[in-house]
Amino acid sequence: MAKLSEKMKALVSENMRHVILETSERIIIRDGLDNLTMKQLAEEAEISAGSIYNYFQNKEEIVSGIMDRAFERLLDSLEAIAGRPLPAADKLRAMAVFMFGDFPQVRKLHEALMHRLPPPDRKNLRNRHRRLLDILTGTIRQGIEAGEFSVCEPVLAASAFLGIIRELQFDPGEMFSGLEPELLAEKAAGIYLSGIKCGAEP
Amino acid sequence: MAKLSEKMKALVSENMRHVILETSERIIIRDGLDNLTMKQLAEEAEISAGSIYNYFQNKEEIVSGIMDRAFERLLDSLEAIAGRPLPAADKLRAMAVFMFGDFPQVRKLHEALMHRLPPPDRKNLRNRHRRLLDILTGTIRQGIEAGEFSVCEPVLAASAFLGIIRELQFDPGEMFSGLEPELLAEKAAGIYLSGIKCGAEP
Amino acid sequence: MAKLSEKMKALVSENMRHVILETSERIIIRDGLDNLTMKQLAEEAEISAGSIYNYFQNKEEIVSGIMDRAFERLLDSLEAIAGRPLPAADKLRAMAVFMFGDFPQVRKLHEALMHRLPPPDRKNLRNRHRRLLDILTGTIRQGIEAGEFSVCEPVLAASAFLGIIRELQFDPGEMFSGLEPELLAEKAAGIYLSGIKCGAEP
Amino acid sequence: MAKLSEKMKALVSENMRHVILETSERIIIRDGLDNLTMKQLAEEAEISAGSIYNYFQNKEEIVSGIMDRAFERLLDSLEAIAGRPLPAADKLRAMAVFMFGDFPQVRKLHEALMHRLPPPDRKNLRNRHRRLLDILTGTIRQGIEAGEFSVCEPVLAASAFLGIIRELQFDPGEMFSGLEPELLAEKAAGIYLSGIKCGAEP
DNA sequence: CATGAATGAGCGTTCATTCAT
DNA sequence: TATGAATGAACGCTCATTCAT
Repeated sequence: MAKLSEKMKALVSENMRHVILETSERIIIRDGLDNLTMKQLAEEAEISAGSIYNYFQNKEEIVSGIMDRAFERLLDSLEAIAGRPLPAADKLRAMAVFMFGDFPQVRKLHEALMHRLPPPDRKNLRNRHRRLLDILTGTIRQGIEAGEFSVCEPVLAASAFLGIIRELQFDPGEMFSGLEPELLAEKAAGIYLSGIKCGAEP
Repeated sequence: MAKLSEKMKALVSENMRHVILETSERIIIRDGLDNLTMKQLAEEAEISAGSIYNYFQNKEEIVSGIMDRAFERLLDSLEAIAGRPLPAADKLRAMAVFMFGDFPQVRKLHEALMHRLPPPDRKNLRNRHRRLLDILTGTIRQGIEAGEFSVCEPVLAASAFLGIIRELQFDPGEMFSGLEPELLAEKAAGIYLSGIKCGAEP
Repeated sequence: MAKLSEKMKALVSENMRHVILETSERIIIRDGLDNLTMKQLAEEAEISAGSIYNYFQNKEEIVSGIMDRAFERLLDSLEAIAGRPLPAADKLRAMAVFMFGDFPQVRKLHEALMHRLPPPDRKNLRNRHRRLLDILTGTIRQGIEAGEFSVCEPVLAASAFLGIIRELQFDPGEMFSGLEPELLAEKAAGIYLSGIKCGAEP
Repeated sequence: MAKLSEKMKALVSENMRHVILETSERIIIRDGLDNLTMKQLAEEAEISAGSIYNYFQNKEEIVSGIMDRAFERLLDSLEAIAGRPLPAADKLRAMAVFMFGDFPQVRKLHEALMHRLPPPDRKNLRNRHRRLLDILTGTIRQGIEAGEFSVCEPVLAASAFLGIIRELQFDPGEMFSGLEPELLAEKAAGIYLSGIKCGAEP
């Protein structure tokens, strides 16, 4: 009986954390990190300001929590793609499609958070980013070993891939907002894989 | 006489704006945007806090001003490169080298500011970004017309180029901090131009 | 049957009050009054925060309760000494020794609480203090009647005695922290009894 | 001109510090340290809460400032008395009279603050207390050398003197509130100097 | 124009107390 | 009774902006 009650409480508690994180994420995406205040958060989450501190030590922990969730989702999905029995180029295409299509708000999150983390989070960011690069690097290495890709520096190539995706997602010039995500991803992958030079790698 | 005096005043005023912007930029690069306070700015610019408001409406206008200047410098330099009598690929390489080497602190500025602009600045950002893309797009078009580049979509290609540069500059995984800027630029341009696929563009 | 059950309940209840007071006292002595929070208290007393309110109206009542207990202990001990068949001077010496030696943490308690009582407690403090003075005054009167002490104003003399003890216990200059409590008590009593003037009471 | 203006500003600024300290002191004496809030202080000093921080780094600095002022006043006055060409016993009597008569609110201040200082202030307190003891100890030594006082331990004797004064000032039993300060001081000095024992120091 | 003290809304956070379970 | 999450007023403090001088 006690067990059941404890489980209930744990469930409720986990749900509260979830609600708080969801609400915070929504506010950040809508108004930017600077406009995420504990008061605003409490209001939108329909709890009191003090209650938040039953579930998170402080504001920073909430922001970190959001980053964690978003990254985990991203890494999980990419890892799943990396595990498929496909040629490396197809994996990269799939990853591009995924990043474009499934993460419209993660993009906004990254926009808002990526460049403004307090020092303790920076280290986390670096490590998570390395895990992301690892997945891409692995796929690129697979392509090289299979003779599919030219012998390049995989880490740098992985970063370049990421950069292309990010830039087209962020799209500060608002040039591509009309395009289908899938199409955009295809084109990005095309440029990345073939380069733009005529008769490259003859 | 009055005219001359007015010109003097305008000159002095412009100089004050310059000093304020320079100082703000230094603070942002050194301490981050969150640590740019009007008091700190006044102190380092050796004027009073109140005086700043004679030259700028508010803090936001200062931050916008910094973005403006940084962008203008960037665009001027890239336009100069674009105007040289060189093959398009060499121009892109030169642009990459320039962005990596000459703008280490502009990178910090972008990091700090790019993703945190209040709505009115967003529009400015879009327009400026489009001008940046225009320069790159023009160079890429030149390459296509010269038969140097394959027939691709130039705007998308320009964005991809930018994305690669930005990602390697930001380098959140801290993978490339040991490399020479020129070398990194060369490698980035190489990947961009040739792609990574074996036997691309057969 | 019901009576017995009620007694049980009263016993349990009294025990709970005891535990709460003990725990509060430990926290105050260890961390100071400002660090006695209901949460901390609940945790260390191994009950829930809400339960405390079944035994005490509010935090203030707890603090008062601690004062009460500490005072009662002090008064009981002093009364026991006062009841011994000894010369008055020896009683005072014994009281000094007792206060120095046996109540090191009561001293901390007094430090933390004595001067910070809310108005309702002030009255309690006054009455308790008078009881304390009564014991001392009685002993001093005994000394006077026995021809042991000079004819002085006993209440004032009792207060002076208390003041000497308190000052040496509190020792804000940290001048006596190395001395044995017994020795310090002896010296304090010596000064108190004989004064410092040469050839006093000619 | 500039000099004059600067002096004016320094004067105004010093006056503001004074007003803030006075007001804080009044609140502490009236309501206790716990009820000294920045808001309350601002209200009673008739300035805004933010303005306070133009004159003090933080609340702690204000409390320290109050302690400093009170102690300096006390030490200055006692030093002046110690410098008079009087027998030691008369100096001590004068000091007692001074402490009783001239510092009714310093007493309340000490009550409120003495036992609750944050660690950085504790050290200050210790040092100031030692200076206080130094003055008393010097006077007692003078008495010993002059053959006026018996050969006792001067530091301990000084502490005892202080303790008697403090206890009678604090007067938690409210036994002496009707007495004239001068009379009380006289009696306290009498007990201190002669002790209470019959035929002491024959 | 220059100054810098004054302002006061707003911040993140704490904690005694309440109350549905 | 026991629980512990929920509450919300209050805290110390910051800082963009204003304005009398």
